[in-house]
Amino acid sequence: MAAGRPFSDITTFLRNQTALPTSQPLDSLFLSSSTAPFLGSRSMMSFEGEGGKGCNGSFFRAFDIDENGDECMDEYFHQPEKKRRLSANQVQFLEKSFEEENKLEPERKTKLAKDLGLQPRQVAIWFQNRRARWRTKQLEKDYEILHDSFESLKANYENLLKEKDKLKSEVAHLSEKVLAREKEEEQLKQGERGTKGLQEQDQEPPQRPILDSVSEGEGSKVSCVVGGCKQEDISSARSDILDSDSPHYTDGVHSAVLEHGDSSYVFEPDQSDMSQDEEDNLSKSLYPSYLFPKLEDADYSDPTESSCNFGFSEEDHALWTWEY
DNA sequence: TTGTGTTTTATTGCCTCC
DNA sequence: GGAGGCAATAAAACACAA
Repeated sequence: MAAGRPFSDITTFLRNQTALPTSQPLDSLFLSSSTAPFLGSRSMMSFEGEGGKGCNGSFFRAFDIDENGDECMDEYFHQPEKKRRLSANQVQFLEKSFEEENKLEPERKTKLAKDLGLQPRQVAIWFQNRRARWRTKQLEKDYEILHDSFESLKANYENLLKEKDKLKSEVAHLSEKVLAREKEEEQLKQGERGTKGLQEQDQEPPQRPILDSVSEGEGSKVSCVVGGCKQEDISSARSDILDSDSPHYTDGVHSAVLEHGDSSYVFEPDQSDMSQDEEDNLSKSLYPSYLFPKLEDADYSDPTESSCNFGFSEEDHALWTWEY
């Protein structure tokens, strides 16, 4: 290390001057210097390098202890080597200086040492240790900030989870309602058909498609785009529906009237020419997207929901996609 | 008084920069 | 290669409870 080693030439000089044995620490010479402004009762543990230029004020003032007589000298010489803490004033002064700038340029170091009656190396060490303490504190602060941020994000996340669950149950509730309504309508229509069937048993069965009756019921002609094909375009084939081999629409019950804003959508698809995919697309095109979330939007955290059915059973989902 | 934990001062070895 | 910074560490000083 470049920093001076303890007990350089000046110490040898002192030992010679004071007849101090080599085993006796030199700092004992500098205890209780009443004349040093910041020296207090405990400064300077050792003399070190700085090229033997450690002749600051305190050095010579401390050396004045010789004036106190042999008694005192004896006391000093027989004190064991001890670390000396800086006085409160010295620490205060250094703290102030540290606040201004936590790096220590050589000039400032020399000046501080001179002002405080310390070795420049002591000042340097004090700054080094002070920087280490500052870094530790800084780490603690950073940790606090990160921890608070984490807690906040966690709370936010938990709120979102709650909201998600709430919305989920809402969707389930609404879908149940829709299904119940569907069943109700189905039963109603079946009842009507039963009555009509009895009445018209002797008469020629009507070839009138259900779609017409529904449309008339709405009191207007419905122009509806289904799968890119206008309702009028497919109406020519609708008379076949009742005779179709399709197991889904033979009774006409599943013709649906869907309210969507101001528009009434009447849909009675002829799916006989459609592939399964097309059927799926058709089904989905008639429903709000939230009922058919994209696969990548699905939450797979719950394995029971891996089919992305938003709480509907597989059967329910199949029913929906096929019935409409 | 003593044991123990914390703080402060100082050392050591390594690294980077000029 | 010297100067200075830093992390790790030692050890003295200090605080405090039992």
